[in-house]
Amino acid sequence: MTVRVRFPPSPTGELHVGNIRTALFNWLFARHHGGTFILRIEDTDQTRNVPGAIESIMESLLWLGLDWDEGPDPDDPSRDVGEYGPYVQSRRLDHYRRATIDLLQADRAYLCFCSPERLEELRKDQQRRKQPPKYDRRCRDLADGQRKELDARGITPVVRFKTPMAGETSFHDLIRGDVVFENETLDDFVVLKSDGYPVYHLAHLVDDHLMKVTHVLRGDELLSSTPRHILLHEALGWEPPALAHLPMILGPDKAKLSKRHGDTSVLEFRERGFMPEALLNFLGLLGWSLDDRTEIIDRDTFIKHFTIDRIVKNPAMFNFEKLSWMNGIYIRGLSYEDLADHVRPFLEREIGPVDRDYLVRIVPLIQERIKLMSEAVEMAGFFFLDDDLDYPLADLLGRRFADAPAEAAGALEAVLSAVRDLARWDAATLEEAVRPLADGLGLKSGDLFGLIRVAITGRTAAPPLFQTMAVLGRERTVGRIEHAVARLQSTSAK
RNA sequence: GCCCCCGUCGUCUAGUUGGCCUAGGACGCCACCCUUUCAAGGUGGAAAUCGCGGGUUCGAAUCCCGCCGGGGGCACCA
Repeated sequence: MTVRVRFPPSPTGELHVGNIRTALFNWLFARHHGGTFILRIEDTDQTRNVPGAIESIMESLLWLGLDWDEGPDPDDPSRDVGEYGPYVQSRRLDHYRRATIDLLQADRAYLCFCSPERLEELRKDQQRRKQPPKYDRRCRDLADGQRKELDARGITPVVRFKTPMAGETSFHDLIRGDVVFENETLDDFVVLKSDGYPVYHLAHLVDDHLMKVTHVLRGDELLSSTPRHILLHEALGWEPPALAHLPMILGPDKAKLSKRHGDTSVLEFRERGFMPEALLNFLGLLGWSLDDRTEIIDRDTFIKHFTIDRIVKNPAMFNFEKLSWMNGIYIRGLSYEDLADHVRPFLEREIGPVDRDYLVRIVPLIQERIKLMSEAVEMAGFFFLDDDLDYPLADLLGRRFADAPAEAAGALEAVLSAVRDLARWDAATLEEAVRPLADGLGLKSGDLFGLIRVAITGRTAAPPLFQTMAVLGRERTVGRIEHAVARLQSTSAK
């Protein structure tokens, strides 16, 4: 039997990291077993569908490198790839209708004419009395006459499943073991809505069956609705797939991670400068581990070793700090060319067109100083400015020159004359020319370097000084030091 | 309220059938080294009475029972 798994998002918005972790585990499981990974769109709630969501979901998956073997065509979601389509539920209504009719004919389901208002009232009343909110089965045993009368009034009924009122329903979960529910704690849930669309419980199960899904790896929040699915399978005479309920991903408040927790959409991670390899690595370790020490794991290694028995049961908090650290590791593993290409869009968004060759020379200076691509703007922006730098005078003076702006100006002038006409403009030559100056000026080299650093970068924390000067070029370096001297002289004159 | 799931350093986790665990690794934190700043890197450290209480056993994080805590579900949402 070849493994077939699916990832079934609803097109209600962007994919967030919790959901894509589920997608990742399914994808890894499929790839590990040489099976099939299916993308299916669950759009049976007509009121919640968001235009463009399908495209955005596909983009998220593909960015992370999670490709599907069957599902909507990435180039044209209105078309399908695979022989079990359509892969969008709104185009599979016949299947759900047929299953519903089967249920009705087998007397495992019934028409319910109760109004939403009545149900709402019922629920409120039950909550007030601290009772479990459950449908009271008023329509379960309607006489034919009553049914006809209600029908004649033009009420469109829903179809409810006839849940057994006694006994228990159990199933085996690949992660949690055997789980048992008392049927009396369940109620007669809706399978087909009055608008003719199926409810999730019915729809996903019909599709899984028709699409020959062998394993369902889904979030833990679905564990408590699983007995309904088992019951439905049984009523339809179908064999349920193997089940595995994945531990949830929590926000810092220990509640299930959601949009309430801020930047959790996958595409936002891309916007902030995370690499897909890093996010994949991080997500793969949320609830799964290779062994007792390995942290950096590439895609192929994940595929090679991914098995369900190494998935843990307990939920995991999403640790942004660790993800950032990991992203830094991946950044440092990039060649200068690749890093330049990664960083370029972030720079260009802020400061316009960037010369790639220049950038390739800059990138070694920031590679081990950034954890996010977006930080390149802050870290290396000064390389691209043509105007005079704008920075607080206090940064330039620092502690050493706080009360001695004239001395600072003098030091910088000494640097200028040592450097301005250098025959060669590279880091070694610059250092040779500047370092000896400190002694003559009666300064510690660190104080002198700090002064120059702020003058040419506008920052107190920056890449190594002489390499920075070398890459920045003679013209900008000299110009910025001159500007700093002028500022210092005008303040010391006061 | 009812049902289900979960419970090892702040966080992610190792701990497969009880002994090699005086509980290992990683992020973060602290210190030192390197050093012109910031990083990166290196070394070391603090940090978990394995939720609590009872058992079983020569021996339990690992088995049993009870309790507590956290989370999830209980829609004509998925």
